[in-house]
This record gives sequence, structure tokens and C-alpha cells, in this order.
Amino acid sequence: MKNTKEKILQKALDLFVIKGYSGSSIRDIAKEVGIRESGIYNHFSSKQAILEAIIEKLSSGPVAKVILTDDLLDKITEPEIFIRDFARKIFEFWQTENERALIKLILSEQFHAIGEVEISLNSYLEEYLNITKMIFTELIKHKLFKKGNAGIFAESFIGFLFLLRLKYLDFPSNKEVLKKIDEHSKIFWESVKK
Amino acid sequence: MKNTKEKILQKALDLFVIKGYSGSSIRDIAKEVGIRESGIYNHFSSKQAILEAIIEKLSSGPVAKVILTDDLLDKITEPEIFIRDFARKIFEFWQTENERALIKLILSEQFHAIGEVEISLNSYLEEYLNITKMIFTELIKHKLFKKGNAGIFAESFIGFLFLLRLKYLDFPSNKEVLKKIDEHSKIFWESVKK
DNA sequence: GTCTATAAGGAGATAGAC
DNA sequence: GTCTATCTCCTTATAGAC
Repeated sequence: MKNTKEKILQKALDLFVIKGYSGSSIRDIAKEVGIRESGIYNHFSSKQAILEAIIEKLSSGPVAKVILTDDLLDKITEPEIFIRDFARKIFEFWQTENERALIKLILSEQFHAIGEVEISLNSYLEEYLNITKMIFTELIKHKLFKKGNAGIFAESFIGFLFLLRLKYLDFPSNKEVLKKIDEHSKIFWESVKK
Repeated sequence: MKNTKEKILQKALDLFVIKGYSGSSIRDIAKEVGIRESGIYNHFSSKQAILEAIIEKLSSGPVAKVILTDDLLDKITEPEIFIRDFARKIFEFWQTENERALIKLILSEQFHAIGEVEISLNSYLEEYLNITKMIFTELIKHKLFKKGNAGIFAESFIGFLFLLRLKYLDFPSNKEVLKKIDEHSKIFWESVKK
């Protein structure tokens, strides 16, 4: 087999999302991969170790690096354009297969204590809120936004975006969603412009 | 026992939220209730039947009746006050024990097919979005809001509110959250006022 | 309505052959 | 690295006594 370890992680993730962590057995995973239960233990020491490896793999590092690209930051002097493209960029990232699966896994398992594995929607959202707050703080400082609480602005902004993410979790990206993101960005702009 | 059936539902809900539906066994539930596994089957025909009864019990009927009280609707001619109190009222409702448990259950189990039981976050949110859209349509019609897409306005409004709900799901209501709701309502008002 | 006893199968995990 | 075989415990669910 080319890479059984990777295949285990992939099939396990699929199962965890569809049936939940507790609802998926080592036997299920092995069946999907095409090996026996005992074969799994050549790659992972336990079911929990598989979950840990999945979380590790999906938590791909600092989000800011992916979202805050140079060409996006270049637009920051035109804040109306900037926040529209910023919203698009975040949503586009959330739209990737990896990220959709991660969000589903977090939503499903956040309240369930699974050994020492910590799965927190708050931590996930906090990262986006912090990036957004940081940027909005700058925009306020440079008088491109009106004076106000950057943290609250960030929550309003991420709020509608995440609601859309939740609403369309099971549907592929389409024009309708993109149009909504633009409309929301415009409404948001109305409330923060000078 | 006073009402074993009720106690089963209560303890099962607690367990489903903490350990998930698949992660909770009939044995766990019976233990919490203080009877044997087989005793459960005098009240429910299966584990799934318990879940169905819980969903049935928690889905307490039309939300509009609870949220849209007369004293709230009286304020509709002062839209800035109205949306603040509307936001407070929704959040206050979400803050009840029942509703917090329901939201956690929906978040946890929405992706997992459990027999014929349908658990959908979209349906849950749609109810709030529809009520809000309906009200905002009226406000636009009576020129208390500026012209615009009432559906998009509703998503912006419910968006930040639900983000706050997610952020504070594990904490009791406090002044900080209430202050945030008021601030968000104010920002939202800035974007929809004429 | 709750109990004991038990069925029948699924769970996670290990030993040792190949 | 995968297999067969097996262990031990847990799972849902039922039968029948009290």
C-alpha cells in the first residue's frame, strides 16, 4: 500500500465526521482502509492516537499567514474593498476540504472529553477574532474606520461570516454565498465607516 | 420513584451532551437514574427512542410566541430600542438551561445520522432568521429601517448574536455579555438606520 | 416497575505466524 | 506490515421472577 498511515487518517476523519468519534470503531476504520483491525495498531497505538494525529494534521499552523497575504494587505487603504476581500478570503479558506472537516469535527466533539485531547470551538474562533481585531485596530488608528471598540467590530464581522459558514456547511461554494458575503461586507462597512 | 421517565430523559440528556449520543450507554443512563439497564426498557423501547423523546421535549414549539411578546412589540416604533431589546430577549431565551442543552445537542449530533432522527442546526437557525426577517421587513416598509434586503439584515443581526452564544455556551450569563449585546445592537443599528 | 439472568454481538487491544 | 486468533470487557436488548 502506498501510504496506509495517511489512508487511515483520511478514512478515520471521514468516519468521525459522519458517525462521530465514539460512533466509529477501529473495525469500521480498518474496513474502509481495506485492512484488519490489528493492522491499524502497526501505525497507531490506539483509537485516541488516531484522533490526535488528525487534529494535529488539520491544525495546519498560523491562519494569519494564509489569510493575510500581501496582495490583500495592499488594499488596506481602501477599507471598503479590503473588508470585502478579507471576508471572501476567510470564507474561501473555510471552504477547503480540510477546513470544512475540521469545523465539523470541532462542532461535533467540542463538548466531549476524549482523554487529553482538547477540541475547542472557542479557540478556533478566537484565532480569527484576534486577527480581525488586530486589523480593525489599525484601521481605526489610521482613521479609516470610525472610533470604536475593535473587538466588538471584529465579533460583528466574524459573526455573520461564521453564520454563513454554518448555514452552508453541507453545500459547495456557489454564487449565492459569494453574493451574500459581499452584501454583508457592505452592511458592515456602513456601520464602521467614518 | 416520583417520575422515573422524566428522570431518564434528564439524565440521558446530561450524558448525551457530555459524552455524545454514541458515547453514552443505556448502562450509563440507568446508573445515573439509579436503576438497572433493563428497567429503562419499561419506559422506552430503545436508546434511540430516548433521544427522540428528548428532542421532542426540548423543541418546545413556536419560538416567536416566546420572543415576540406584546411589551417588546410595543417598542417597535423606536427601532434602536427595539433591536436592543429584541437581541436581549433572544439571548435570554438561549440562556435557559433547556435551550443551552438543545443547542449543544444539535451542534454535537447534527452530522450524525441516528436512525430517522433529524437534527439540524440549519432548521434551528432558520426559525430565528425567519422571525427576524419578518420583523425587519416591516421596519423597512414603515421606513424605520433604510431600504435593503431584510434577509441579509437578519443574517447580520443573528450572526453576531449566535457567535456570542457559541462563545459563552459554557459560561453563565454575566454583565460582560449583556454589554456586548448592547454594543452589537448599536453597531447594527448604525448600519440599518435611515 | 424493577429486579436477575442471559443472550448475541461489538468494542479496544494484544500475541505470534508469515 | 498485514494476517489469524483470541482476550476481556462493554453493548443493546429480552425473558421471566417478584
